[in-house]
Amino acid sequence: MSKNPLGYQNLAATFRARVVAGEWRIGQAIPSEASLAKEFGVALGTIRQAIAELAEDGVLIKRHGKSTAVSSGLNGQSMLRFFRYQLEGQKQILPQAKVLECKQIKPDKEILKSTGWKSKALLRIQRTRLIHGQPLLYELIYLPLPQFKKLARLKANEFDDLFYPMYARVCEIAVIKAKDQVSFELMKKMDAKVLGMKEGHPGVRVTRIAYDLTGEPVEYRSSIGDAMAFRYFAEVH
Amino acid sequence: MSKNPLGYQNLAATFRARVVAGEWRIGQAIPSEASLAKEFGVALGTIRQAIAELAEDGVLIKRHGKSTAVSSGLNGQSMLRFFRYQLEGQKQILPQAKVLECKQIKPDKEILKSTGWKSKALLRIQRTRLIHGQPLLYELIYLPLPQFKKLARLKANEFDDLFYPMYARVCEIAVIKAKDQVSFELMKKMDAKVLGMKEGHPGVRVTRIAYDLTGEPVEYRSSIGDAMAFRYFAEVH
DNA sequence: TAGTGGTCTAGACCACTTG
DNA sequence: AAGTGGTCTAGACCACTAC
Repeated sequence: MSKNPLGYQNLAATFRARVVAGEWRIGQAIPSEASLAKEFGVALGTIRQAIAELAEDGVLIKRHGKSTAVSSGLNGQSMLRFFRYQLEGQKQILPQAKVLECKQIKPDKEILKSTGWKSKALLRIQRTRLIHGQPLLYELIYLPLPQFKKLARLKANEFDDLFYPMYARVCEIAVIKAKDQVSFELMKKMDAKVLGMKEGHPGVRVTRIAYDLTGEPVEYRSSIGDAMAFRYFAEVH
Repeated sequence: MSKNPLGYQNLAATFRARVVAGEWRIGQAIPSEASLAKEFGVALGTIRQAIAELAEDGVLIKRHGKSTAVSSGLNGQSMLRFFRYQLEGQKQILPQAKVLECKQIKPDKEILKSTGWKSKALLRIQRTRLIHGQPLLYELIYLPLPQFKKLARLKANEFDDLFYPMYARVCEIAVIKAKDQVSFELMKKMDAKVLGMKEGHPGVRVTRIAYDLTGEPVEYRSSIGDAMAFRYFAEVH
């Protein structure tokens, strides 16, 4: 009945491993605290402490009265909220997305370096993000293969507007954390063309690396938009 | 012996109130968990849960083997880390600061609105942040009076390089959280002059509101620097 | 060695969600 | 009503820091 690892931190590691192994599937309930306490031969409080740690991390979601579940990841429109346009109207404006291209490419050295991926091939998705039909962001999204191979089959119009929930649904990969890097640059011809601006217009680039439940980087994203319309909010602790 | 509020959340609120009231001073140890349990007539675990909540918030700092203390606040060079220059050398470069002016001013409507301050007067400090003697950031820092009146007496060369620890030391105000807003603009004549650049050069502005232990805004800061040298890092959860 | 916080137990009862 | 997580108790023992 009882397993090796004692201590709530070891238990947390064990639980994390179950998530990684797919033994506990994303979006689904894990066993009750009482049954886990029995399984591992420890007190309820110890199980609760282990679960609390993973909940803090965003790996597990606790739901009072129901069950504790494995997170399906972020789902907010986490990129476009940084543009001023977003705030104007009273109503929630639904941002759209339009995939321009999705193709398999050879791995880019710079990307491999910053993500640590070992992939022999990447999927590169080019898309724009629009509000009221006007393109505001031009994005290049890189995904490692073979993890995301199911997306390679999709036609341009078959992609969801929100990618992270789509990753969860189609590829069983939950993005729960991301690191953004904001910098400024002058738009290149291609950027300007897609966004309907002049070459050399001030642009803001957000380079994002997104992480899954296991802490592994699973997406590299580079987005550019009009610097004049940009606003980024962040909290410092 | 026992006080009204039961439940760890009420206890946490009570403890927070003690910090606000100055009954528990910043940087100093609070009573041991055991003695608090006795004082409030609850179990140790309940006290621990209350303390954990405040520790999570950054209000209290737990120190295994020693005591739990009230936080003295952030102390990192939280603004200049966003510039590329910072990263070049192997050694830690010590950024400097130079106060240009410190004067009492009438409250600015925009600032009162975004902070909710009721102050009849503000302290405005103008300063630059430099590395290797070169000014990289031009900052305007607004502080509410009378809370910060002790700073009004200081001469320009008497200010510390790091303001947050100085607030804690001189005014007993601990900054534990801040919200930044990053945006892009073209430098005005004054900005450019201070930074040794041409008017109209691309600039990045970081507007920050900093909060103390009680969650009240205690500082409004507006910083501008060279957009081309700027990099902002943030984590998304 | 004394005092602090950290971990753990084995219960009890409460609050929320669902059938 | 049954099952889940949330709160609380009254202990025990461990691990770290200081003197």
